[in-house]
Amino acid sequence: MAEQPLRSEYAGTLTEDHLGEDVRVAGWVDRRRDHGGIIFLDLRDSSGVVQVVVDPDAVPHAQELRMEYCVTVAGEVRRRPEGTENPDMATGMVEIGAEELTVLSPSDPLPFMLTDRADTEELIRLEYRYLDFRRPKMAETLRVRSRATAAIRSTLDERGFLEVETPTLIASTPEGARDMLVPSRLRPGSFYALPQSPQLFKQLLMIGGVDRYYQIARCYRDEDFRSDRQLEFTQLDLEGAFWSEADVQATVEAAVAAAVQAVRGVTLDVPFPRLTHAEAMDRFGTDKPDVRFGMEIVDLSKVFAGTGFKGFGSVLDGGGVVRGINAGQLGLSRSGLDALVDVAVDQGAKGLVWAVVEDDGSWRSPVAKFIERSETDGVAEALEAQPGDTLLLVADDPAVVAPVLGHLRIELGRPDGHEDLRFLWVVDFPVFDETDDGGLAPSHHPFTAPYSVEEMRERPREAKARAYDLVLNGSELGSGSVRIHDPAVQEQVFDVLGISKADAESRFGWFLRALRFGAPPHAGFAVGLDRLLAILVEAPSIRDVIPFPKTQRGGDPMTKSPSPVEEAQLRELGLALRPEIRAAHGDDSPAT
RNA sequence: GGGGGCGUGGUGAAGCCUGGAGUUCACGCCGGCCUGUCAAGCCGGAGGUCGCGGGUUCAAAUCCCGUCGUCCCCGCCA
Repeated sequence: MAEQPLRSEYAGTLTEDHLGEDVRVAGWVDRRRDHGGIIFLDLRDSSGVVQVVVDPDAVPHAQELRMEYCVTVAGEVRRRPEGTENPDMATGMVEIGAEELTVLSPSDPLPFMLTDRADTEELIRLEYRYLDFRRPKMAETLRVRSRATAAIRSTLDERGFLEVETPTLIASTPEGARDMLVPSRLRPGSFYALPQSPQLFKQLLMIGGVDRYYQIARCYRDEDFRSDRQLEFTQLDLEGAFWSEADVQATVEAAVAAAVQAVRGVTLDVPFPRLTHAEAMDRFGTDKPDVRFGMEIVDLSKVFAGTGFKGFGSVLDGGGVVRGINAGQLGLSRSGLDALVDVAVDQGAKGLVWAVVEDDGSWRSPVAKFIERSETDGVAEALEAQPGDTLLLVADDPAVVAPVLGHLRIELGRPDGHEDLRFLWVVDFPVFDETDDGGLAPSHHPFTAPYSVEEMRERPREAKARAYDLVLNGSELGSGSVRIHDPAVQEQVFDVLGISKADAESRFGWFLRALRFGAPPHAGFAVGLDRLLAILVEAPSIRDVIPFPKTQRGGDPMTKSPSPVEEAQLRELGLALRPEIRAAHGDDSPAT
């Protein structure tokens, strides 16, 4: 007998157009409804679900079927009897009358239910991720991710970009995030690092004459996890030579808009709005503002100039500021309002003044009797307060006030979900941030071009960089900059950072040398693809859009990675475990 | 490094605060009945070291301490 194809049609595509056709459909038993004299199967494949009707007396094996058995079914596509159509199903007008049924592969009872209704613990879903993929929602997420990357690729291909792969075993340059290290067998005692980004390699491509590059690149950062951070993650990385900010931003806008179109079917307005870093900090108290709602931060220092209220007066005399937000109709109890004070203190403020505006304009507030009516009226006007609104005021150094109010603003005002998409560019980041010990660290990375070298040298704390972030609904989606292509400028940056010539040479010498061979001006960007997708599908964590993510401690519950290796493997690498580590392994890892 | 939540048959929850027999609900699983269901229905059944260890107590899923796992947040993430 000639080998029969296992499938002639996809389950989810069968409609009344197929009436009367003999088809063969292969997939999994999504549901079985056994009525004794008649059995209904919902047969699922990658395209969807179709109902199969089986007469158990006429078709062998029908009663053996259980959920998630892998089967192939042959039969005729027929119209469902009048009154039994299912309008909720794409294939609900038809059914397959089974004539032959083959179990290709039976299934053990499932470790968890595959319906989207059940809210199974993530750990179990990760341990059986392949079953998780059979759930409609996860299957759709995989398709969404593929559609998004395909749209990005075709957009960039059309614009003449070259997709170039850069190495994932590179030299470690201790700077920024902790590197993931890989020991070398051929050079015992030496290590590769996995890239935190393709940054320097893409700049080398610019120098190499590849004037438009992109890559959907895996990146690694060995830092603690969050719902939006994994140890390995994916970036859309791109760079262009003879480019400035505008070229980068237009290209990123096109790529992101294509992804959004592919995933959501909506067309974004471009260009995205731009906000300077200073303005973002002033108005929203963060460099990644969520502009889907108001509640902006307002400076109230003028209202309290010369105030008799000691708390504010001493702050203002000390060069501080008073700022506030109008949190609107919160309707919080006294204890709820006091809890906000704890939040503010937790964020570094010395305190928080809350006030609820009464119908007559007076304040219900712990400080009401210390503040004059002219001051409360002034605040009400500045914050456009209505009766019933809750006003939150913080007085301190500007560098403290903004983040505290920004945090409260997010906590109190942030919308649920991501139905609206509000992209924006935050531009003109500072070149340097101050470190805890009063030193300077690059705000983006040390290859970012300052607007003015003179300014950077003379006033490094105020100098602005040609660096920009892309922000979506309060999440940082990525960052980029115009790069330094002049080795003299690069030297000056290292100098301000306190990196000696010798030090720079030993760490980045290979790259600095490349800058001396006619390096073109260039600029680029990297978009966090996982974060973008998580927002587009409104997933609470990027784990939901990463096919095989890790848990918070970096483990994979399915493969049990990371795992100890054999002594022989270590010896080959010239490595030995420290005694206390070896002892710990002996205790909790069973003999292999 | 720090703070917090969670851990109960295969799955999801309730029980914990206020200690008293492994109790309950839904799904799944096994068996039976059933010819138009689509979360099929009805009847019956199996299945748990309440994460692990210690303590308090006549008595611990429940209270306390520790530990492991997991999640969220702060730090960290150029």
